[in-house]
Amino acid sequence: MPELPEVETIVRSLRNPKEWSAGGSRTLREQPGVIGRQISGATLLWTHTLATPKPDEFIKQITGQVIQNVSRRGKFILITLDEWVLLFHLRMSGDLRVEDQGQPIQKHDRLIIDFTDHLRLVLNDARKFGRAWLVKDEKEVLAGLGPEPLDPTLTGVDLFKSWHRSSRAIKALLLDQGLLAGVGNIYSDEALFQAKVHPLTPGKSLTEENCDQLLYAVRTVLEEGIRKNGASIDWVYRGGDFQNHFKVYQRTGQACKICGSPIERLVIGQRSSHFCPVCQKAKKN
DNA sequence: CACGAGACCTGTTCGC
DNA sequence: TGCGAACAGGTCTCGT
Repeated sequence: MPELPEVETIVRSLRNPKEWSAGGSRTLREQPGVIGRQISGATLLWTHTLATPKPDEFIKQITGQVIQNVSRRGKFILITLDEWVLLFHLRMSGDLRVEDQGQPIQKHDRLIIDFTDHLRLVLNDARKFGRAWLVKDEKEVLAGLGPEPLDPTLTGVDLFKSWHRSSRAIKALLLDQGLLAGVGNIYSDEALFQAKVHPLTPGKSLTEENCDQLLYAVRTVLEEGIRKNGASIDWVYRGGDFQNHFKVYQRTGQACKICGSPIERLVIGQRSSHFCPVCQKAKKN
């Protein structure tokens, strides 16, 4: 599921006001925030969900901790505790919700973190790819991540430098979290369309101007995604609206919104890639 | 070292 | 209607 805008939306919802009630002011995802709450215990329902440490250590270390902050790095969610950092990666189908402890456990719930009040934080993840880490220093998990696309100090020249020696398709380079953190399959397709770059274009044939335009396009689509609370496709992620504004993603065979040509689909780096064959001209090397 | 295929999982949709 | 194949927001690991 989640790429940067969906993760950002979840992070913002976890920072909602601590006190929240149905019918109150409209908040993201209509659930209370978690900052300031104290953890009373945890239940691991699928062992593999916890990357580190071992379950008994995890429960011992997390119990009694108070949540100080919630933030995002790439597609990771960081929950800063008094002495530890709890990180989540939702991968394809993960989601986090905050609810009353009286609610029934749902199918695919994998990890439950109870608070000392009546609430709990639940990781639900149908495909079991999602992971949680409890570490002293987030660098243990985040080392190797590329820059944040929305960091204003990042420039097109920086991207040019990290791409221009590669023969890999730009589509695959955009998905490489070690080069740029947070872009996934939806937003890479949408950004390539906006920048009018063919997804198969090798990194080494992109000019600095191309990279400037691509960075601008990536930022534009990510920001629009955030404004629309992310994209909700199928049954996985709730509450987003960006799926109603896709220009190419999952529009195979439909008319390009610019030129009317049918959108095409290719598999690049084992991911489907949607593009307009006319607006995004294949670039010769 | 760089790159691509396979693995990890379950659920939904599509084609015959 | 049934059944298998294809596909799904991601990232590791392994082989070439």
